[in-house]
Order: sequence, then structure tokens, then C-alpha cells
Amino acid sequence: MTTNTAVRVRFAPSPTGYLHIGAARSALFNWLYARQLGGKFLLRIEDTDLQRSTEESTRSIIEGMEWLGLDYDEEIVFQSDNADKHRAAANRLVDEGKAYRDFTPKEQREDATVKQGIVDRARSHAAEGLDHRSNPFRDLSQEESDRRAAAGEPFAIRLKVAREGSTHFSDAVYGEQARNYAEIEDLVLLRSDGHPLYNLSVVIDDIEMAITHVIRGQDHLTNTHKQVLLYAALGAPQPQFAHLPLILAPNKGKLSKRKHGEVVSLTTYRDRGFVPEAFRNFLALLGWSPPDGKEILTVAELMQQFSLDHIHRSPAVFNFQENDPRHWTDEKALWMNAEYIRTMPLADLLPMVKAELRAGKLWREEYVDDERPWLEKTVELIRHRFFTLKDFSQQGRAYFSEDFDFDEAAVRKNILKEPRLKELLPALAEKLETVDPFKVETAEAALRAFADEAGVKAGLLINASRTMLTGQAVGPSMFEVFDVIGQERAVRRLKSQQPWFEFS
RNA sequence: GGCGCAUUGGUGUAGUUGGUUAACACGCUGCCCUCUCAAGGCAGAGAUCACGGGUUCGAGUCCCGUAUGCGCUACCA
Repeated sequence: MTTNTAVRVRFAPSPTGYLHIGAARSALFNWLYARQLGGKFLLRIEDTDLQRSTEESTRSIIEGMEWLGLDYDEEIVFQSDNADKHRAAANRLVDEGKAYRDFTPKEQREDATVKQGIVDRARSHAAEGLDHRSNPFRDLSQEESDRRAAAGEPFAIRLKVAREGSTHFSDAVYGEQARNYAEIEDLVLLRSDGHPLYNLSVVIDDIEMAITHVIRGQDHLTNTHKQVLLYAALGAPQPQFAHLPLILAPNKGKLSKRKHGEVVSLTTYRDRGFVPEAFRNFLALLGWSPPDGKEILTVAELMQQFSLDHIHRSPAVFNFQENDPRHWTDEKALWMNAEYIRTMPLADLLPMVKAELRAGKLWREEYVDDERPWLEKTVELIRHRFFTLKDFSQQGRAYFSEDFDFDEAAVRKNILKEPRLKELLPALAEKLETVDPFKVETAEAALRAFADEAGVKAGLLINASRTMLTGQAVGPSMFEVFDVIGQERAVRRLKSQQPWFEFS
């Protein structure tokens, strides 16, 4: 592994909502890159849009990063704190003749119609023979400009992009990029109300924070040319850029909260029982793939194997089916979560199970010491069939509480279909009551002997017992279940008449 | 409207100097295992590599065009 302490990357979300999984993926890639090279991973909150930015959102972003295990270095930078610097830089560029004051009155734009407005304006400009350099204030004399500004006339500041030439940069993912100046407008740096705009703020902050590698979403790829111009105007060296393929919805459209709801929010995965390591692993595979094809990777492996040149250029589709509870999110994500739940070290899983049981009011303090061995054995037994942490308090509820529901289909299939079970099960209970010691082997021997005496198949009693004891039709090997449920509870549940009560 | 990026089985991807039957994972089907369901093992279905041209002895891989999707084109970020 090469070590490069000079590497400084950043994650720069705008706090206008929860942490989007696309943003989380950007954060992860930046973090992996920094950690791999021994560099710094910085967090900058881009809160310059005061209307939409909220503290709550900032908190949820930080929480989300913590959940994923993405720790950042140094102090968080709040972009709004740097507004004065941004303004000063814009004014300096005016003084140096690299930017100019635009006294054109501000146009009102509605968010909903901007896209159409852009098209309309482009068309009419083309018809009138106007181009990006047609602004009448572009070549206003310095004296005239100063005079009008001093007179209090409002103005925006625009970068003065040369008529001839082109910008160039090399993107670590998308390769060599070039763009003619003719295609780049004289971008606004400072609004007429003095508010600095995105491209200016980003560049100045990245310079200030000594960012060496800008790793962000592909939606910024074309904007990068404007930023390249700003680096040059400000006399600063360009960082290395790396743009990440976008994450799309199943219909290949943009993944958005308005259209897709909570599936795009990172907190949803935490709240619905994802193991953070599993989700992080899944996220790492969205737009990147390991060189050797091995997909289940620990953080250490992720850090070691991650590299910018295995990032894809085509967008990743995040697959989920709305309105389908079993496929509410990407199947591979669900599979990976299950894989982690059944294979991760038990010691790492237990705290998560504890949190889940606590939330479901199923946690007992005895699990901390006296009953810890029982808890470990039980979790070990049931985790193999679970997809999310939620399953411990839902499907697995009967292991931790007397108050659990019977699955109707299970009752019908395993209990009601055989009338004799109404007598057989209590009789089995009495037989099991006498078993001592009550263990996997002894419970099995007793049940099989009982089946022989009664002249029924052991399977009938086994499946019926499963439903009586756990409320379900599926689960671990039944004698293991007897063992962890314990003699007393098993006997009591076998004697219960509740299934007949409820469903017949 | 302009500019840019992308396009390999249902999904995520491998295929990075063009060269045998296009590889892996998820999902799907069947079998084995078995007290159920998983897991695991085995087997299998599923891709004319978006489409049309071209270069070449030979192209998923190079070139051109078309289509589709996405992005940018704001005194949004």
C-alpha cells in the first residue's frame, strides 16, 4: 500500500434533507480513498442556501456517516462561515479585470420552470445571434463600472470568460475532458444581493481546505470546466477530479425523495434493520467493483482494494419495487444484509440485536450476565434465516416473549389440518414434562418415542410443535428450538388451546 | 435548442495492447440434504454485448451515424 499523507479529500453535502444514498456513496468513496492512502477526509457542510438548509439535516448527515462508520478529520467547515471570503475573492477578480459587474436587472425564475426557461432562452438567443459573450456590461470601462456601483446600482459579478480557447482537465474516471470557452457562459459569481454562488464557493473552499482530490457525483462533470476557469483566475492549482457515476431508480430515472420516498434515505436502512457493515459493503459496489470479483468485503479489504480506476462510467441502477414489502429495496442489498447477519462474528451482532430487542421492549437485563449464554445460543440459532435486524423482534419474537402472534397459514397447515393434534399435543407436553435433563437429544428421543406410541409420523408432531412454540411454519431444527425455548415454556405452549381458539 | 456522459442476460458487474464455446454475484428453475424454511452442495435456464454502417484475416473491445437514458446549460446546489 502506498502512503500519501498529502491526500486531502472532502465530502460536501448541502443540508437540505436527509442523507441521500447517492451522497452516502460519495462520502464512502472519499473516505475509502483517504483512509487507504493515509490522507485526510474532511467534511464541509454547504449551507449557503439559507432558505433550504436546516440544522436538523446537518445532524442527520453526521448521524448517517457515523452509522456507516465514516469518521472525518479536522473540524467541520460550514460554507456559510466563509461567505465574506467568497465575496472578497469575487471583488478581487473584478479589480484584476478577470470578472465584471453585470448591471442587468435580476430576472425572477420559478424553480418549476427553469429547465424550460433555459431551453427557450437558448433558442431565442440563437435566433437573435446572441452568444455567451453578448452581455453589454462585459466591456464596460472600469471607471464607468465603479461609478455605477458607487451610485448604488445593484449588480451581479460574472466571471469574464475569454472568447477563444478551451478548458482541460483529466478526470480519474472519465478521462481527458475538454470544453471550448464558447460553450461556457460568463458565470455569475456573486448575486446582486451579495450572495456567493455555488461554483465560486466550492472552488474557494476547496483551495482553502487544500483539497487534492475532488471525488463527487457525475452531475458536476460539466460544471467542472467552470471551476477549472476559477482555479486559473484565482491562481491556484487544479486538484485531481474524479466523478462518480450516478445512481438511478429502477426506471433509470433520477432517484429522488419526491418520487421514490424513503428508499433513498440512508436512515431508512438503519431504521429497517440493516447492519451498517452490510449496507456499506453494498454501497461500495454501486459504481465500483473489486478487481478480483469478491463482493463480500470487510472494511479493511475495502480500504485496501478500493481504487479510482475501477470506478465505472455507466450509471448504477438501484433496484427496488415500491409497494412490495418483501422487495422494498434492492434484493442484493437484502441478500448481503442476510449474509452479514448469519456470518458476522456473534460478538459484533449481539449489540445490534440488543438494540433491536430494546426498541421492541423485548430486552431483559438478565441477558447481560445470567442469561447471556442463553441469549448467545438463541441468536446463533435463529440468525441464519433472518434478512434484517427487525426479524429478531418480529419473526423471532416468540423466543423472547410470551406475547407472540400465530401465523394463520402456519396454524392451518401444521395444526388444524390434523384433528387428532388437539389431543396429541397436550399429551406430548405431558411426556416432555417428565424429560430430565431437557436437552436437544432427550427432547428428540422423547418426541420420537411418543410418535411411535401414538402411531403418527414424527414429522407431524415436529411441525405442529414448531407452530405451537414459535407461531410460525418455518424456523430452525425443532429440537434446537425445544432446547432454547426451554422445558417449562415448551410444555406450556404445547398445552395452549389458542390456535384452535383463534382460527377454527 | 446547445454541449457532455453512458448503453454487456431480469439486476449489479468482469471483460483495461481487438483473437478460441462472453466470466462472476444477486435473482430464477430443478435435484440432493431434510422435521419446515433457510443455509450448503450439484445441475440448469437466461445475452444475436442498444441499433445501423465502417476499419480489420478477426470487434463487446477501434471509427462514424442513429436511438434511448441521464447530466449540465439558474443571480439553485
